[in-house]
Amino acid sequence: MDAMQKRSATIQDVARQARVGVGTVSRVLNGHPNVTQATREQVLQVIADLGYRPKSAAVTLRTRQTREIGLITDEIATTPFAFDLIRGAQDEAWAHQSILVLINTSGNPDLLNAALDQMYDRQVQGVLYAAMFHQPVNLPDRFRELPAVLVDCYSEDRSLPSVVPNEIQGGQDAVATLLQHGHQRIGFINYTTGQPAVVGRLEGYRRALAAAGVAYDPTLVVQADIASDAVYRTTIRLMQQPNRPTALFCFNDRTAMWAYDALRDLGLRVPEEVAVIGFDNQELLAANLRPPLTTMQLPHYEMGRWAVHHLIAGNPQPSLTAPQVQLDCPLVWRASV
Amino acid sequence: MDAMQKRSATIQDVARQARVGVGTVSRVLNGHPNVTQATREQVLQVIADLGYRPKSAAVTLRTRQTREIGLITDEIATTPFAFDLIRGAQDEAWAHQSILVLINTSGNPDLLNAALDQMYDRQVQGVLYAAMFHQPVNLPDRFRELPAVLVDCYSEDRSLPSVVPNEIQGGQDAVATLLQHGHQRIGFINYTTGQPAVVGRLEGYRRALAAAGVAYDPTLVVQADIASDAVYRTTIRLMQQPNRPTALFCFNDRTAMWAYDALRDLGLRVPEEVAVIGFDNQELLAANLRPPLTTMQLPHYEMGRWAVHHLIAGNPQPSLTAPQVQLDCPLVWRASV
DNA sequence: TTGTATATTGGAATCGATTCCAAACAAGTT
DNA sequence: AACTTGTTTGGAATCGATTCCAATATACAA
Repeated sequence: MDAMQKRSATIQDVARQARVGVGTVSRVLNGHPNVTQATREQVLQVIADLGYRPKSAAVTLRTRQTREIGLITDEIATTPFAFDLIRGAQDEAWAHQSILVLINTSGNPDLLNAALDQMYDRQVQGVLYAAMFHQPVNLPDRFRELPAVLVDCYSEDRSLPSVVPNEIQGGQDAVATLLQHGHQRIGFINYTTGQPAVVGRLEGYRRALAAAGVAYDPTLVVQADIASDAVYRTTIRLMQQPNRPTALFCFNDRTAMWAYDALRDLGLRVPEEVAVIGFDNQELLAANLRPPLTTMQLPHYEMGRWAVHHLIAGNPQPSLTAPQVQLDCPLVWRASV
Repeated sequence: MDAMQKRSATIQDVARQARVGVGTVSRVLNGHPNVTQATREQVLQVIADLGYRPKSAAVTLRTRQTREIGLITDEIATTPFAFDLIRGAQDEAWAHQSILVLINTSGNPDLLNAALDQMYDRQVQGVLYAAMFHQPVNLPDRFRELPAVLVDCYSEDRSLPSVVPNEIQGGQDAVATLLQHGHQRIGFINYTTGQPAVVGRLEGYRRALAAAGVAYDPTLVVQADIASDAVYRTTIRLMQQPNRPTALFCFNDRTAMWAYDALRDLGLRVPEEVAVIGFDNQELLAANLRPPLTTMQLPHYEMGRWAVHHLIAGNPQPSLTAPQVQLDCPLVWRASV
């Protein structure tokens, strides 16, 4: 009507124009019973006419509930999967009419505290804490005062629910795939730290061999710094052994990238002479290598979804039996096996 | 005191315990003048004791202002720079005590509309709209009804403020660098579309040559699909021409990755026999190639910062003279030149 | 001392929703 | 007709902050 509709409509405006009380409008809005079809439609009509939408601040004030979820990330920036995790979380949140609120703490404890303050002030439904790679973390106790789920990390004492990749299954499936393709001597270029991915994937490697009745040969398992000449040199050495492997399981795609280089320099063709399988499925790398790299995918999207789902649907009491979930890493077929 | 402090403290609690009026507490909270040092300290003390923090819902309801900024992304997921942009935006927002609220629309117009609804309901200070690569976009008119800034994209009619990479400068500096290293015949492996990056970088290429007094040779400029055999074959062809270039400027790092392969297969060493420079600075690729790739960095972090800064500090009126900012792409030195 | 100007303070009104209670209404029984 | 019972409805109270106005305290000048 009037071109100058400065302030947006309130529930009062709707009530007045529909000639009903505010209570009735609220009932329509929230789908309560005990409203006759006639008045419901009438109110709905006015709502549409006015383009009325409830302001979330008022709703929150009254109900003490927000439709938002905090996502606190620790330096996740540097890893390219970050966004899959965020996407998974946001898709699931969206499905519950909720929205993500983001804070990156850059590994700074003060920022982490400030982030938690923010989350309290906003009365979020809960928070996710995501690490940049699968690892144990030590978080302030305040995390136990609101619903929280850890993603790609876990608290040492297991008191908080967490969701992480199933490293063992990933390693096992990777190696099983190689075994199925007739490889018996399978090299494993692992990373040097003791992080869960390192020990888990090794365990998977061993289990796959055991399941296939192939003896574990320690000379086929080496460790090297990722994405450095160390991988290159280690690969060369590994491939020049008398019992040279016919396949390589690489700790991750970056490792595989350097292994590729070594193999090329040795004149060994992938996959004809050596099969290679990676881990992480970093599209950018894996899909662009020649030949494209077969690899295990980290379930970042699914972890994000699971975490939000658990936050909203799960019971948020900080019990001692907080679920510690592991999600499988599926195989992504390309051309290196 | 009491172990059962169920409901968190309100401003009323603070006022009561400090034996002052709520108005006084509010004045202390918001740093207003006209409060004696004594009462201020007294109030501050009680606030600290109670661990009181204002609930943002109540503040927003009263002041009609939030401390949050919406970030709407279009399918940005697939690109690894996404997070730099987010980080830049969040760092700047944080500096203004604001927080980012995230929605990814996956390129779905309905979702985009729903996202805007959310932003309205939450009364955000403004929104950023980020595309996954530098491009013109066509956005619904609703974007003009609240403060908005476009990042890595721009509206055709230039009615909304935007910030994008300076493609021309990037191309020019890349080529100038090669020229400075004594290269005269510089091949340019461009992409096939008409997007701003393609035309901008070509323009930069020409300007650099012109500035150095080197004639433009169209046989040195080719186009190919990114990250495919097309780049490989094109590079082979380019390098087998009689006037073979001594340096290559690649449209992006993925292109450079495939060019590397072609050069290797031709037995040409980088950088000794052919210098290579890329674009984008995708750490994951550029830093891990052998030799590590010298490349131009896209200013995602800075674009994120600029956008938030403009939103908060800039004048948000939707004037016809919306600023269209271009940020420089700095050179990142590695070892391929 | 008294009056005026200025600095501090308390507290009611307000923002815009939900929720609860009592009033109004409808339907069914005796 | 009078009385239950159950369904719809209006509107006051509430959530927790800010803001404004009037009241009080203080400082300064005459």
